[in-house]
Amino acid sequence: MKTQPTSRDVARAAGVSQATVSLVLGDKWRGRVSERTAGLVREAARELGYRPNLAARSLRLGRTRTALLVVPALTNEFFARVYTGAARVAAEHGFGVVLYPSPEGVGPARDPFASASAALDGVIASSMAADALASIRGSDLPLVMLDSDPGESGPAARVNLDIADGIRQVTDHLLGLGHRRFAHLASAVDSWTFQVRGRALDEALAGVPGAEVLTVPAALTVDAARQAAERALTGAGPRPTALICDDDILAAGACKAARRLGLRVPDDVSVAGFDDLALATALEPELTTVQLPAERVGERGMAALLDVLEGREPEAGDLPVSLVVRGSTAPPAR
Amino acid sequence: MKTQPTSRDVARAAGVSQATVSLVLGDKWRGRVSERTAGLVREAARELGYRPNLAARSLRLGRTRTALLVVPALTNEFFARVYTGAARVAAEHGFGVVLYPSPEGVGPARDPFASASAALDGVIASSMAADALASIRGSDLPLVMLDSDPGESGPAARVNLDIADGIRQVTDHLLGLGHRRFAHLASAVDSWTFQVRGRALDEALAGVPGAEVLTVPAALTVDAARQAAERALTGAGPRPTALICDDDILAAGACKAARRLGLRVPDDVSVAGFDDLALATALEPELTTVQLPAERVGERGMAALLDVLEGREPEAGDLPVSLVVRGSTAPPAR
DNA sequence: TTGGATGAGTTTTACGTATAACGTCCGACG
DNA sequence: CGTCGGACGTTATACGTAAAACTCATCCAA
Repeated sequence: MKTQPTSRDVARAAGVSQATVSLVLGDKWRGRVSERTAGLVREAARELGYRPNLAARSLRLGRTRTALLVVPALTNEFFARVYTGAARVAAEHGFGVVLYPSPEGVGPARDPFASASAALDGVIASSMAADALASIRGSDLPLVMLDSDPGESGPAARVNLDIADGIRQVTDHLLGLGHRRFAHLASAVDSWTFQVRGRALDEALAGVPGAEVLTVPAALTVDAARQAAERALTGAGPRPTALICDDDILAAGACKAARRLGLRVPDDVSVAGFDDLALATALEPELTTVQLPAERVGERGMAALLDVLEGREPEAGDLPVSLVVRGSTAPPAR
Repeated sequence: MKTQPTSRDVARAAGVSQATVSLVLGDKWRGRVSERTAGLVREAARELGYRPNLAARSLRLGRTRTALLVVPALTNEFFARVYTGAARVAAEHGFGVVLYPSPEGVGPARDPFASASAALDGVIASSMAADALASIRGSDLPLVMLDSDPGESGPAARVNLDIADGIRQVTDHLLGLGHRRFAHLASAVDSWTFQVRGRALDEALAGVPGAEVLTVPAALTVDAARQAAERALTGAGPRPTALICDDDILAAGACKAARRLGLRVPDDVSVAGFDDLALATALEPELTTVQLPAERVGERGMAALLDVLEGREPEAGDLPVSLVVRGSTAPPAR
């Protein structure tokens, strides 16, 4: 358990002062230190395996190079991918990303900052983690919101997906195949990203003669979705010929429901998802779904936070999404 | 952007010295400070919204209350769950967990510590992330290994699943159904946890008359698994009647392969998975699989690290796993 | 010859916390 | 009456770093 060498140890080894070490290693020695001395310092640092003490640096600078990412659940592949993207960009800039332990994880957690064991420079939050937002707002930390209502004020920056366009693409695809009777398997979570889906669907169907849609909400699990979809497929009135799902997990439940009812996908009922998770190609038939650039969301989120921290203007504009047509959609049975 | 209050601000507000604040808030004031004064301090701290500066604390104490979790990929649900468990236990003890940005994430990353933006008190590492281990070993930080070879030396503690027993359970289940010709859809990743599966399978089949097994390796993606399974099901010799898969993702690929070849699961071929991911119940039929307590692995890992840090003996013994029989296995066609 | 200007460092200080070492006051005991 | 030991605090210091302020030559122009 030999203790880590400090900048003073390096200084001693190189025969200079601690300040010089700091200057050289901090890359701020343009005209202050000679090339030769700088070389000596770097040599000594490598020799000793010097690694700056980050606690000391943070204390001195008042910044921690750490961002908090608030997501509802990492076990949701989408958010795992968001994290991956954010962490990549962060690492490139010497930043770290810590996660807010989601409600499913730890108990009380009213205060994200109590649980964040690190001091923070900024926060990136998904609008799906609404419960944590109030306390974040109070902290006047730079805040980047992911996929959130552009109408709300507060965040320093916003990274949004063009969700409405995704729904438009799905709907056009299904309308093109000849579908008119839809069910909308909606997430029960009341968050902007899902509200938009509902509104966009209504808009896309408005003006299409004979088009109708039955909305069924469900929790974000396969089983809850299956039950909801069974209700939608067995309710009163003519059976919907296409199920538009807010999420691939819901779509998986929808497929299960269809099978259980003896309906074939896509022959008897078409199913469309949202997200393009790994799940989408694991199912048989593979899901027609809207592909979301999850890593890009994380990357843009972290980049926006860095922009805000350094006084730059964050990049604006929604991220595009694209429909991927696979085997779960087909013309309706005639 | 008002700056955070410091312990000195609290002291001023309470009319005491900074040291007293530190004593009271640090809960080490048994006979040193009067009940009344302690109350005043706590009041003032609440009033000002005082929050200790963690950088300063870390610098002073030389410990950071931060652990590094090294996993191959968070997008793998198993590891996302391991993280969740570890983070929960960590939070209960005022610790944080940072993740090693996996190779798929960031580029160079030879050195986990260069990318860890926080100073660390210890490391929890999955044996599946073998590439990162060398540099960790060099750092003489307390190391807890997850699901790793008990023969190897190095780690301060080890948290293992009883993988061999899981394979035994699957195999017994399938033998009981009457299967004799198996294919083993194995992970191409060369890590202890997968090696054990192979060995345990051989052991379980040794001595069973007529039992044979064909091993086919595949990368951990649905598509790679599908291709491998197609080879296994169409190769020379009699077709295997049961596929034992190292992972549910591989099992999903196996199911797809069967469908493509016009084989029904489980009527024509049985498929068994490993992990019990959400995927397992999303598929149709639902997967028979070995349920692994992923969160428990994370919890035990973090608990073991805390034990090591505080000089206690970490809890020993493998975590039990259990077979979940669902619809993807049945007696072989006769 | 004086007086900048420049190059090459060094000395010093502050960041906020935890804690060891040091004061006081007061009641009680010998 | 002295002094001894709690009870209740305070003062002082160290952790390792970054950077502002300072020193000290040397060189060049006026």
